[in-house]
Amino acid sequence: MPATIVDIKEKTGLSLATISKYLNGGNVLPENRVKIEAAIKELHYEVNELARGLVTNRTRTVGLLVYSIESPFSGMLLHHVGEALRRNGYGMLIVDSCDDEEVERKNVRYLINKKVDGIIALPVASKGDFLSPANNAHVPVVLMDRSLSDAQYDCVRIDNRKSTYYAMKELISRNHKKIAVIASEREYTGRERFNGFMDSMRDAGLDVPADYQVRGTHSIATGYNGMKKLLSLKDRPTGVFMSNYEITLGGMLAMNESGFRSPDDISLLGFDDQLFFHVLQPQVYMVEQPMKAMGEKAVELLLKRIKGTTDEAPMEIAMSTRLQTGNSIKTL
Amino acid sequence: MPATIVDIKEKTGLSLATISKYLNGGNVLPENRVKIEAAIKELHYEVNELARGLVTNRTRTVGLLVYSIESPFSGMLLHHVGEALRRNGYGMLIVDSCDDEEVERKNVRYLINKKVDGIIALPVASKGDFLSPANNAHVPVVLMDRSLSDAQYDCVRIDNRKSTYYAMKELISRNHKKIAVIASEREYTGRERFNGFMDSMRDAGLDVPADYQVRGTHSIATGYNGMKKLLSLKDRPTGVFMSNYEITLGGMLAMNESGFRSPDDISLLGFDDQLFFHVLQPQVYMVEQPMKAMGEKAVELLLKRIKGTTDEAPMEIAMSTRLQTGNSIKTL
DNA sequence: CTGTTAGCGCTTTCAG
DNA sequence: CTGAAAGCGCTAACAG
Repeated sequence: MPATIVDIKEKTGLSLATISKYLNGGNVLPENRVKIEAAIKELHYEVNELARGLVTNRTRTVGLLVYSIESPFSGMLLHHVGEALRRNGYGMLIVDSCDDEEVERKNVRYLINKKVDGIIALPVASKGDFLSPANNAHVPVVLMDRSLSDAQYDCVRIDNRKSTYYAMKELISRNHKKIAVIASEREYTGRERFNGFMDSMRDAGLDVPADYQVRGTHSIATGYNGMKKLLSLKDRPTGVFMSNYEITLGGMLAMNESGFRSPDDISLLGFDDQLFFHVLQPQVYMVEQPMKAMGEKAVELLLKRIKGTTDEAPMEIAMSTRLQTGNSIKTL
Repeated sequence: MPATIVDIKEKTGLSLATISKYLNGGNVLPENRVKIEAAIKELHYEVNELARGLVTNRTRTVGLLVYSIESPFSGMLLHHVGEALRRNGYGMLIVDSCDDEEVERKNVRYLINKKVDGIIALPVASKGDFLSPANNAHVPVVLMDRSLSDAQYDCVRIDNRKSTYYAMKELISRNHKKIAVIASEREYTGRERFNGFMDSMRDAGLDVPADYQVRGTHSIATGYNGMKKLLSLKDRPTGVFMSNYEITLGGMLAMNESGFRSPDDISLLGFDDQLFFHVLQPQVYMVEQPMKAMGEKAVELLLKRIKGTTDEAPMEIAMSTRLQTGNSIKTL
């Protein structure tokens, strides 16, 4: 059995209150402080956060609900979120939804039952009802990367539609007319980026035939199959926009296998810059998200809600992106 | 305030014991079951795992101590570990050590204070003293990927030395004589792979001059700088072994920048296959680890320790790897 | 600054 | 099968 505060009490002859006070950074007579510290060391005492949390009703732990921990994109975000939380004295409880809405539902309950002080969510689902246990328990939620169509939470993300719109200018201004898109239609970001794509084409007066619009899930498979399909069209596009990391990866895979080369045969524009892509030849033009800033902002917003230092209405913060240039786009 | 078991008691007129029994899957009269379920739904009752853990002394939560959550390698491992735990009714509390031993120390205490039932560790440090809080608290630990030089824990990993040795045959049998290595020397895996490399060279009667031995940290920078250095040597190696994912990535980056091509100018052998590498031209020969099997095995071992269904001495399980073939090696 | 006491929400004897 | 009561380890009044 691990040592408890009672063991310290017996060892030092002090009262529980004094020891508790010491543990929480209160003022204690120097001689008592010494006694307590000696006892702690000797008994290998460690605070029981379960007991502490039970009485204080705070755990100083934030739940991170992430759609897939396998995704390098979420790994980066988690890293920055974790650092920001740590600086503020908070830990994070990460749960992996494995891209599965059912798992996600369970994970929310799990976090609530664990009494996290708040939740940062990168959701799988597009509708917010899975978060109702958090609402019932009055646990604040901040969304990241993906917004929800029917719910009001703080949300930190990029401006997907606009970012895509501007990035598309790179293709359009270089005289590409036949441009295809491979996008996820399951989550918010995919749909927004698709919309941004369509906006840019419409404003450029360009048509997008149905078989240039490949829609699927947020997955390597979607990118791979989509690109295969596009390359096999009689009337091949001269440019392709790929709407996220996994799809870009899958698209590149298919390109490599097919023997087509970029930018000679086809020009490419991707999303979610990761160092990995810098290894590729050609270097793909990439829309790059401000990961660190997003992580820090999400933490800032959540901590404000937790501490109740704000009663503002939930806000959507749309950060802007940077276009990482490459050599995957040919001027026609 | 969230509803408690006492609210359920008042709503149903039943006693705490009965409700608790229901919550834990015990037998309750059908009519009482109905009453309880109705009350739970109405009050949005959720179990307080803090209180439960305090009395049962079990949290059904396993701590995951990971050297860097940013690393795609750890992301994959976490995914498989998480699935295996979930199948067994356990959750996971992931903490990111950010490749920093001090953070790692704190993280161990954090996990202990949170009363995890066990820990799966992908450590930063090479020595095991940072785990002493776990020992003091009698919390079982299983290591993954990286072993510790001075401690006795179950460990699930690949046979780094042997895997490297065998993979190196691909270069050696194709008549490469001048082979360089870029390896991490900070952690266990890097050192073992370095040793395997040296073994293979020695057994082949090949010399490895000092400037062919690049050692550094487990990082992209090490791979990048290492490759740059190797490519600038007057007497360039014909083959290079890169000892992990990050180093391989960095090495490829430097290759691309330099204008040298593989396999024409230099043959490459890497470590830690990830889908990403399949996008590259050339496809690099890669040592591939059995991620899923490792994750499952680690969970199996840990749960045995937690449940006390074994009193065997700690064991090291070294799994074998597969060489993913590519076209990055030229026959001389 | 220190001590006493009540109680956080739950499980678990032990009776009935 | 159900109920009453004790107690897990800690904090938070409050009194001294």
